[in-house]
Amino acid sequence: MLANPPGIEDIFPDRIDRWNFVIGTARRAFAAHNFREIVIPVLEYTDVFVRGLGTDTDIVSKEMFTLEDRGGRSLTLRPEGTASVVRAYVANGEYNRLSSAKFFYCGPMFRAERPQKGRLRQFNQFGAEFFGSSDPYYDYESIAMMDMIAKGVGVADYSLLVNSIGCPSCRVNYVKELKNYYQGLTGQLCEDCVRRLQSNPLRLLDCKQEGCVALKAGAPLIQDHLDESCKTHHAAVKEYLSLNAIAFKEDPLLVRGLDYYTRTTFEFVTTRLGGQNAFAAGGRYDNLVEQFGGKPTPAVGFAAGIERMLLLIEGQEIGGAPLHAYIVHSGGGALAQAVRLASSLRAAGISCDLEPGSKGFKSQFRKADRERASFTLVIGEEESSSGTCTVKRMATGEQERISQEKCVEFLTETLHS
RNA sequence: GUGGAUGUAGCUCAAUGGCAGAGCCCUGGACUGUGGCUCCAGUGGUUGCGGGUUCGAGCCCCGUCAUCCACCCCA
Repeated sequence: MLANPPGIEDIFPDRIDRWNFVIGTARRAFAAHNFREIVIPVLEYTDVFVRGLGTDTDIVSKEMFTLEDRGGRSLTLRPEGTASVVRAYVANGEYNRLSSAKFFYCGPMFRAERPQKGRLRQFNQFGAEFFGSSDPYYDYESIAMMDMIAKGVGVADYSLLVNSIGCPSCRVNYVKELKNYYQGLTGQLCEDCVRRLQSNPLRLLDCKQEGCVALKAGAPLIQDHLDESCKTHHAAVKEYLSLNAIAFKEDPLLVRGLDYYTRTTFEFVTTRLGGQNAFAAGGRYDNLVEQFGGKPTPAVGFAAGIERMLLLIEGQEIGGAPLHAYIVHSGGGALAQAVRLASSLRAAGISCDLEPGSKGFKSQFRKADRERASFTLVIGEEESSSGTCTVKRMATGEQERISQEKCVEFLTETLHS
């Protein structure tokens, strides 16, 4: 038997109802905020991610699926969506000349990590990106949209963490302070953090090693090193959240894994995903568009892990697309009539199913029950000779005989009432 | 990438180194044309894969693959 590669999974119908519920909820939230869909490529030149995310990030340094095309150019399966959206936005004059633009996307991402619960090599994300303003309102809007989606699908016990990591100029000062603080303490740091101190000091605050965690308590905080405009911006974002009853926790240690973030960063976290605690995250990235060769354009966005959200709503009852009718027949001429009836029901938008094989009524009814059909239509010998069918409402068990011609009309009315 | 645990029927799991089983599911019957409940019967297995030890391996050993957990990282 052929297997699928590790961390790459099939999604069967029993999960699809839930899946569509999550995406449907997201789409409604996006539409409510006037975000429109963009479909970006799954495969990009490797440089899109190297330049976009930064060479020091784990994603770029060790988690990308990279291959060469026939011309020897390096291609990479997208590990995230933002870099692609930015690249597309910069390339498309139709959109980047607008004063602002709102996009959302949805699809598979690829990272060559060791698979685990809530961590796949091919996983799906939806996300939104806003281009064109540094107004804190838009930071709020991104967060509010994701919050609406989390509440809409019924994720329980999550918290929203918010921080500001400032703009590059305030970060320069802060990083200097941070380095000063840690410089004298290298003996107490883990191996990774000693390296981070040189390559990406902000990540020191993300370390979970016991020794390093203890040192964080005395570390200087970015909040104390924000310049006036970043401070004002951050306060305004929090103000918007509070005014709109979106609960959040300020987390001064929240730094994101990608280099492109400026000012606002946020994460939606839960304790129910084991080692993986975030199911959605995002932030502002005011310099990325310029970095991709576009004109300076502030931007903010987020992405959410669909499989992780699915895990979080596992026990929840989701009403799947119901089967309207199941046709039970006695074979022969009755089957012919059943097929004809099915055809006209389907044409009228009524979903129905039947089995062509000659099975007992009992087993056909069992099937109807298992498929959760709302109605069962019986065409047996009596019905077929009189051109009628018996309509049984499965929930109550009551049934009545009507003519086959009236069937479509009858079901259309009953299903809509 | 590092460390640990686990792989037996479609699912959840049993089985001192000695006949591979149960419950659920599925199929059929009791009920010649009516689902869910009950009872009865039946189908279903290269014990993840490959080697080794042994008279004999699901069980012990080695390898491999996969899954899970933790680390790491992240959605």
